[in-house]
Amino acid sequence: MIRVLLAEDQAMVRGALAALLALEGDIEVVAEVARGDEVITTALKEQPDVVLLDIEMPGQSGLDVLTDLRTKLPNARSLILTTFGRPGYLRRAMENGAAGFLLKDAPSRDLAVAIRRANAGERVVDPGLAADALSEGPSPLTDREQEVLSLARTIPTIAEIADQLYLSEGTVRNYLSTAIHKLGAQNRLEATRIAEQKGWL
Amino acid sequence: MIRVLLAEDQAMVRGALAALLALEGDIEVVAEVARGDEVITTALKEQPDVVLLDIEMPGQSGLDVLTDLRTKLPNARSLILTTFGRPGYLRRAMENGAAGFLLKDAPSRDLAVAIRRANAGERVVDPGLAADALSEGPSPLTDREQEVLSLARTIPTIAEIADQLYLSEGTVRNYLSTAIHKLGAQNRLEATRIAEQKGWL
DNA sequence: ACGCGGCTATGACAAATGTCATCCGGATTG
DNA sequence: CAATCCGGATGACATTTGTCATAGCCGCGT
Repeated sequence: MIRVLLAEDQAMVRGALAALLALEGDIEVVAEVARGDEVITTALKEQPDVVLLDIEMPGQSGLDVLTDLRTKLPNARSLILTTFGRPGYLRRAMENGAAGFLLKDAPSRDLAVAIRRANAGERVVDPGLAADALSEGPSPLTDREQEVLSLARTIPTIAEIADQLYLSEGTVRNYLSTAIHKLGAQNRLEATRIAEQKGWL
Repeated sequence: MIRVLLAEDQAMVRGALAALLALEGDIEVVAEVARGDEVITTALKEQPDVVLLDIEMPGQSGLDVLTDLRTKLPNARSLILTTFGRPGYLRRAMENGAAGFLLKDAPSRDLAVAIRRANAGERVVDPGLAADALSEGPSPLTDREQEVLSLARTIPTIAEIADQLYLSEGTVRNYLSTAIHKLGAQNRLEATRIAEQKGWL
């Protein structure tokens, strides 16, 4: 039996995935968690063979969980299961030691297949996605640019962003300006959209 | 047997939900579709008792499907199943004749319960959500304001929005200005966020 | 030691955005 | 019929945003 830990925040989806995996004779869901920051403790207790991770979760992102998982449970294989096939997500997942990267758009029968392959030590990645991720290259933004742009998604004015980061308004404007330029956008709205869509935020 | 039509765009989730419902002895998933605009034709063919509808789908929104469903399959009950508990969504769902409104955050065993109750002619709504929807009131935006604001989510500049709607730039600026004012926002970025979060777009 | 890139800041300027007053025409409603 | 509201438009104005040049400081690599 392949022991699986299921980390997904939406209860309905989590339960449905568990039902799906229960149909497989060789797979057993040994635990379910709804938050990223509950994965490690539960995994230490249950010692799963494969950890199935959503990316967007409260507490901690699935991508961040990966790094902890690698050091604290080096024997477990991790499989990312996400809505968004953003190149940056895939890149970070692979850099952080994921065994595979699966889209929620993929046929549901692929899930069990991916789990078996991950468990067998193979890597499971959609070839088209991988090509995208490689052709995109890594994020061109510096840490500060990324940070400012990320805040710009939710904070409406430059003044407030500057306030929150303890920077001058002019500095924030400069970072946004360079980010806009690097991303080929016309303004910060478009810049945030582009960066978000590529998984750079 | 309660005959269910499943409309959900993410294949993995769709398959998982089908597996979940297959566990119930009295429920049968007679068809699955991935797009909003495929619901009606499939429903006419399969004559389901209950239609389970995601909101965000390609082709047509689940909320829009509701109206067609009511006229073309008046006997079928519709159940909305969505990620977002936005008051505006719930309001529109109910106004368009949905039998129920379910969140993907709800426990997975609620799904079968909701389907049975919808099939029995009951209405299924989370009480907390309903209270929110009622206290919010309907959208304060006029059709045009809503339209302009909606475009402002994806089109970066006022010039392009005006272009697309065959309006003058000044007019678009005015609509955005009134929308910003009505929503208590500081600029259009915040305005789109507020309106989106309430389900008014 | 030198250069480079990143972080921070300032100032000046141009362009875009948001506000306001005002106008017109049509539809609805009291 | 008058009042009101919505869609549409213009012009003027203040504010915000985006661009650019410039500069200091720090750390890193050669």
